[in-house]
Amino acid sequence: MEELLLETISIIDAPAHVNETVKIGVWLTDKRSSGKIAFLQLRDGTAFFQGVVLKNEVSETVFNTAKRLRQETSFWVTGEIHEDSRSKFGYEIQVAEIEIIGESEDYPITPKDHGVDFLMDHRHLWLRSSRPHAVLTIRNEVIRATYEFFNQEGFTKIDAPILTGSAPEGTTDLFHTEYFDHDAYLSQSGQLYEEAGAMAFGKVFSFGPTFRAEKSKTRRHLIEFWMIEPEMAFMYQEESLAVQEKYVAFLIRNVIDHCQSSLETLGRDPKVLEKYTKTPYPRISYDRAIEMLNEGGMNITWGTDFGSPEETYLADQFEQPVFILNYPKAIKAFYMKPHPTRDDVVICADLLAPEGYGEIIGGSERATDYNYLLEQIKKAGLDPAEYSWYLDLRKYGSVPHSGFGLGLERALTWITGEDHVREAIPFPRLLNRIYP
RNA sequence: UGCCCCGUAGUUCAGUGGUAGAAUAGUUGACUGUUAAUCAAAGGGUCGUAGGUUCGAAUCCUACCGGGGCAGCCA
Repeated sequence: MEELLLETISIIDAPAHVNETVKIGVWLTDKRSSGKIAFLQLRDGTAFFQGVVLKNEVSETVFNTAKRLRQETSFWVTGEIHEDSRSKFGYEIQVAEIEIIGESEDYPITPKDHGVDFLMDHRHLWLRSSRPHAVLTIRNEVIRATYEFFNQEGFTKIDAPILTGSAPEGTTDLFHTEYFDHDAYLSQSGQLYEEAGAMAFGKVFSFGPTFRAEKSKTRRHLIEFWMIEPEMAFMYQEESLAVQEKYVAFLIRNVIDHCQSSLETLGRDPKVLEKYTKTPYPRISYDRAIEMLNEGGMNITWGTDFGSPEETYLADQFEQPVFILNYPKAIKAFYMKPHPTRDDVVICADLLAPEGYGEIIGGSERATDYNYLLEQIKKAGLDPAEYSWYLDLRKYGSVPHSGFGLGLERALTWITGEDHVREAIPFPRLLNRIYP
């Protein structure tokens, strides 16, 4: 009779079931026991809390089973939920019954220190640990908030292809593959396709994986990463910057509001993030940035691109993310709109995250003139025939339009306060890692 | 790709020319509120691989393999 009343719940919902007897499917993360009491550290994917087994309250079989449980054994636990300030979660379950589902022997990730390589070799198991779980919970919130934001702003999601026949930007290394009897490449950007989308739907965005075969081995690089690329017709640079800062602030706001426990697990102070919800973000020109760097003793000449030390120095001068506007034409992509009164710069902006996390957004107003664009394509050493469809966008009703790309993992690394982008994706693809 | 650093017990590391070590995990036992629990016991090794120097190499040299950090490139 009582069996029928038993409700199966998730740990996260425990506060709503205080003093009720419930059943939860769990894994054991850790265990401490003495002669007459055992503490079982439990997780079920939604949260972590502990079960208390009192020898006097349960059968000898249950108590012995509890003492015999090993790390990552899965089982059904039945018991009464209690509020208890001695427990970190604030609630715990007083165990009455344990029903083992799957045994676990010699689980490799112990509660002690491990190196990065070892943990990455066991990434498929490491995901169960509290820190990766917290980062990926925030990743999910950022993805959710991204869809909410662009939906409420009137954007249409237009998916860009992953297999392409040519190099969109032509500069960086691409992954080569075969497309029947033709060459094909994995996408390194969906932007050009989004421009076509913007001419059909007005405001569009893509959100998908991106591949760069660069031999980069730094904390800011992944071989495979996810990018959000909005593109907006009838939009000039200033309005695009307003969308960008509104979007980034929206992401931060939602993470603060919906991911408190994950932020706490990571030791990321919400008060620090709170500063990034205030807009507008400061804007400085590339020219001014060069001046600031030289005033700071960095000795950099106009025309060079910023490296990581320069980006960090500039970002450190501000309390919020900062836009760097209008870079030299020579160091930027062919499709950017030339400045109306200066021949040496283009209408673009990079958004630098604070705290040394570097560039998280790159964006620009796009070139609209057919002949200018054709010339730029040739100058970049690209084959105009490959870009014929892209040039068509300037041939049939060209309009001013702007867009940008946000690197999901870079933004997440910053938001979560992690020190490497590999932490911000479930299964990172790195220079020397494609397993697991 | 360049520069720097690291490969020793399941894991994290010490040992820098003379018998292979610690902590922790796992195992066994004790303990009624533990939070990296504590206490006790026994077990656990092709010192990354190959070659060289030496009476003797984990230790010195060379090459290779694997990894980390930084830089370039980029999001």
